[in-house]
Amino acid sequence: MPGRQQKKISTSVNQQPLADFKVGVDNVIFSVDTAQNRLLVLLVMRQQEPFLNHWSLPGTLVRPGESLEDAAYRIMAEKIKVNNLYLEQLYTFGGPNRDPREATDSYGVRYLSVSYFALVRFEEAELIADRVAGIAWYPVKQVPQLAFDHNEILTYGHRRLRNKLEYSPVAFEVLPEMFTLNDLYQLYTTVLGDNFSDYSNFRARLLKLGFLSDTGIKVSRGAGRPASLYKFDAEAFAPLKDKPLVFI
Amino acid sequence: MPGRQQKKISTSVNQQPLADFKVGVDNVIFSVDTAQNRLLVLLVMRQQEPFLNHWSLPGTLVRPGESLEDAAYRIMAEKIKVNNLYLEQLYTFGGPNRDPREATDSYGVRYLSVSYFALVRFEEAELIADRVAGIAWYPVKQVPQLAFDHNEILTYGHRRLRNKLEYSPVAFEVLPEMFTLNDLYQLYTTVLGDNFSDYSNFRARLLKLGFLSDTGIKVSRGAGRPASLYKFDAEAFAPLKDKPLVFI
DNA sequence: ACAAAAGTGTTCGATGTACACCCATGC
DNA sequence: GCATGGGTGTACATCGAACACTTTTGT
Repeated sequence: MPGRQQKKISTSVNQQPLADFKVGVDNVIFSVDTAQNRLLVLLVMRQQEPFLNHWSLPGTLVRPGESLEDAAYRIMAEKIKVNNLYLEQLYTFGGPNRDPREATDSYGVRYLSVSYFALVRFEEAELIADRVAGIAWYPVKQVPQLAFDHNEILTYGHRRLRNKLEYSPVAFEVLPEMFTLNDLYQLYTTVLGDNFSDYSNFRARLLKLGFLSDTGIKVSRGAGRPASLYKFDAEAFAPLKDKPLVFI
Repeated sequence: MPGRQQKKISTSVNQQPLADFKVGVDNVIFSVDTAQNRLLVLLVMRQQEPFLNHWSLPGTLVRPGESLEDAAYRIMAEKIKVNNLYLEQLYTFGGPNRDPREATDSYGVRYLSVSYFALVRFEEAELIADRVAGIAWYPVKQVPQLAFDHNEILTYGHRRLRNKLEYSPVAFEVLPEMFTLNDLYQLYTTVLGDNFSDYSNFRARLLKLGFLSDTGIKVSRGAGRPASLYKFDAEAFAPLKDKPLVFI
């Protein structure tokens, strides 16, 4: 019986060959320019075919021995210098014919993209320019037509960012260690749109959650009363982890 | 300048060859046995190496011309017959050395798993038994050690299921067309644990949302007052789509 | 003095929670 | 009649939305 089964399986395998894949990782890297209240995404100009001279998400093909997440971090390291970032896997796009190389390459090769989503601090992010104008922050509202299915990936990443902000403390991974409540509010406003909540309600809700500690240090920014600098208290947050939290 | 750049790129590509991948799809298929209040997951006994005779999630390698989602549906079709189901992509596991074949196969081949998460109706799901005892529903609380990293995938899928139930109407994709509010409550209780909400509050909240319509038909199940059968009204739900909804 | 930014408080309606209670059926 | 499951109602605390108001600074 087991022998007969073996045979049947190998027969069907022969009839239906497996596809060979190249696996790419594409990053949707967001940052928030709080000075200008803009949500930005990092784009690179492609230097090779296909889609030569088209803007695209920064990506790379995975190397032997390299995990997907390692590849995602490698892209980051090649394009920007940051200290703080948040990174998580987004989605895997793998339909046939999503990459024009599939048609021209040797028979049956497929290109699959595992996308990652990252949030970095704009003020500290330093772009590593390969060459002039090869890499740039684009306001998400003004991104041009991108290579491959990257517009779709970006849309997906944008939705994920909005959701993440609402129920997890990603914002603090991207703010400086000490920040004013207004810094935090601006970040939320920029990402979620400025009609998501009143400032004073936002403020009251966040403070009641109890994981923001007032350092007592005041900073003055132009006119107006100086603001307190707050810190994210990871220990106080720990018990709230995994619980449905609403920040909005 | 561009020429010099081209050269530099192709050099680094030669130094760092790309990995070749086989891409598999593994499904975490849940169903809820409302009669016994158990959450079940579908497992299959592996018929080949590696992990011969170990339980695993039903999976397959992707074929040429087949999309990832197509492959996920193909697994379903090979293992069970269902009319209603909910299916979505879960996560992609792709670290090196997650599959023992990587060590023995020709140099550099990697195995990557794109996992999908499915929910089917237990009462109508009909298992297609390859052979005796080759496929079975396991209570998620009693799953044995699985092949590969499938226990990890299952854990991930279980968490996704709980989240989905809370803020999206997946339950209705898996209930019969007409159901009592108690059927619905039992489903939630089984998946989320029975301390998630009081029945009468659950009931009131769901009805207030306005997308459950009372058919007027009554069913009696043993002793007690007969219950009304309700239908999910997709049109009434449409405006609520994409909005943060809480069912718990 | 006045504008600007930070921070506090108050009102009111909506929502969540924990119950107690009524209703219709089988046995 | 009474246990059983279905279904309704209520009381109370909490929460969110809107907005008025006070405090502290720069100019």
